[in-house]
Amino acid sequence: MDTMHTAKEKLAAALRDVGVSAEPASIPIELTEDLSRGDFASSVALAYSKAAGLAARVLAEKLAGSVSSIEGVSKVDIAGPGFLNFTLSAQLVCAGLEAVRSDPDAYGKGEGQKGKKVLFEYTDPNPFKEFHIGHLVPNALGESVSRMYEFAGAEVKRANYQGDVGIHVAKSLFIQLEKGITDPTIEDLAAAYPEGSRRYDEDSSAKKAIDELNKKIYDKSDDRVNSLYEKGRTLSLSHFEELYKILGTKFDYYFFESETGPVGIAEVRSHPDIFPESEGAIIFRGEEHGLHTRVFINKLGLPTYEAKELGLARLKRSKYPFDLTLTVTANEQAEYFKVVMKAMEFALPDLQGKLAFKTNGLLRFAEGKMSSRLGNIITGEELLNDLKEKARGRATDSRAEDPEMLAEHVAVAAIKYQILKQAFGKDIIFDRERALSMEGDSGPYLQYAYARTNAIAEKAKGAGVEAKFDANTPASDVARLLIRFPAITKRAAELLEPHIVTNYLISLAAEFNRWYAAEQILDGTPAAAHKVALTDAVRITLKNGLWLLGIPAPEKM
RNA sequence: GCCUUCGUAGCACAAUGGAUAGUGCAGGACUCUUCUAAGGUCUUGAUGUAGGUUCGAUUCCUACCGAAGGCACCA
Repeated sequence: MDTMHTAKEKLAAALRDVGVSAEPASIPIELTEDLSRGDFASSVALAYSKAAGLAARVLAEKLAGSVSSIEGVSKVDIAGPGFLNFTLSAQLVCAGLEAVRSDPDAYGKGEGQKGKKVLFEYTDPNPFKEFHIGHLVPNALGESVSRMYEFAGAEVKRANYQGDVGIHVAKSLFIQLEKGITDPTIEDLAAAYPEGSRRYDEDSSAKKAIDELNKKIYDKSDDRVNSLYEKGRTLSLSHFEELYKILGTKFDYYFFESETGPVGIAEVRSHPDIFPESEGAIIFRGEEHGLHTRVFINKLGLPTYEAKELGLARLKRSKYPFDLTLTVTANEQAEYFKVVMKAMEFALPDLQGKLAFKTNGLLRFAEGKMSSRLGNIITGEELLNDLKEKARGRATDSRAEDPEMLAEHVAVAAIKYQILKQAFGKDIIFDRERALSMEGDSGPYLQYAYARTNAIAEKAKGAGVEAKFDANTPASDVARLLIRFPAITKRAAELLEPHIVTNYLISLAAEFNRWYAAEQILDGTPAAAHKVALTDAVRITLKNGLWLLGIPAPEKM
């Protein structure tokens, strides 16, 4: 907000008058947690009281005088040990509200990342394995940060990197071959991998056969294997695509380990100085950099995950000349990624500073970690269907024109909200009952508030009430929260933290619901025009905010 | 053993070094002849332990206790 910037400059100048030099940028000013204290606050008097040789409250008194006449600030209070609390004028708040409605689609957009080319990589399920609920986490987070960057002015591309080769494929094909399957169905695939994985662990002859099959997959030497492989791969990928559609993700690029492997091997072999040989494998010695050693090419000459990651970086670069590529990957890969990133700094110096990763937590039940290897999995599809069914039951008296679609939208909101309400890397303790209950702090709560604003807008239209802000109406807490949205989206994008948006939206929706419960909006008086306009501003902000989270915003519920 | 991350009410999460540590569930008391009750009002309840830095520490530092992840050919 410009007002906050002006306040910083005035405070810095006032500090100079008492013999303290401070840059405007270093003046602490923050949005208040509690609106009863004002719109923003500064602890500047506490921070500089020692330097000024004055008691904090005395310094606060002196500084308050210098900022009391800022345009748009209606009052400055001194509170507690010496905080300066700023309250914005109704006129300024009203001007902020006008901005919401003058260009609804743009409200909350910024230019913080303007012109940057960014490639986000997330979701990364493996063909031949299930898309389990754990994949929903990076998908929800990755999609949201992609949208936040788009909102901040960046040119964003989305990428999905999938393991279409590797031992998991061999485990699946081994079972399919054993069963004589020639045209696998989704069900066949779902059953084959867990079974193959079990056999691999329990049966040494099966393990041997699977390892050999794995080599055949890489060198494509067996036609029957090739055919089954192609069919399974295609089937898996098209199945994933159905989910992405429901989840609201559209990828620009797909990368596969079958492509990154060869590129990675070539890259690794061309840098023998960086990647020496040891015990038959090609490695990177991370100890020299405070990390640990990782194998890039194993003794069979096959690329490991690490070499493939190197190849992936090259391929990404050739597809899209990014300024930054950010990979969303699981927490348990954080240590590997540090090593891979360090190795890339040496092997791919042109990409230095352009590679980043962020790790997400697990979606777990009370019983413990989900594992598709153990077979006790819940797929993303199953979870969505469960939530959908529950949502259908909830929707008594629904006004939705397409109840089936609404149930799906509510299901997506329920699961995504659970993921996006907390900080990026944290595990999501998935309580099925809680997610299913959809009460209170939830995605459906946000959707419901949004639907309500639409209902009011429609009713106002029917009643012939024209929405119009009145600058003389005292600024309500709803209005004061509304004008914070651009500051919220900016911060969320800078920190790559969707939960900042989530928490803001839930407080906005709660404040709106409180206001709605206390106020008759269409009250038949001239004041209705302002209230309808305010409701409309809430509608726009919730809509844009939900979009940032990748949560669908149904017009009617 | 070493490295990384994390310990906030009964549960799940917030708090860019600031004020009385917020929110939702769950528990207790209310609230639909009113624009959508998937709503609203009131209420009980927390910073793992011990030090340190600071005007001020959930936040930074040290130690301890506890949890998760990683430490050579899986991803």
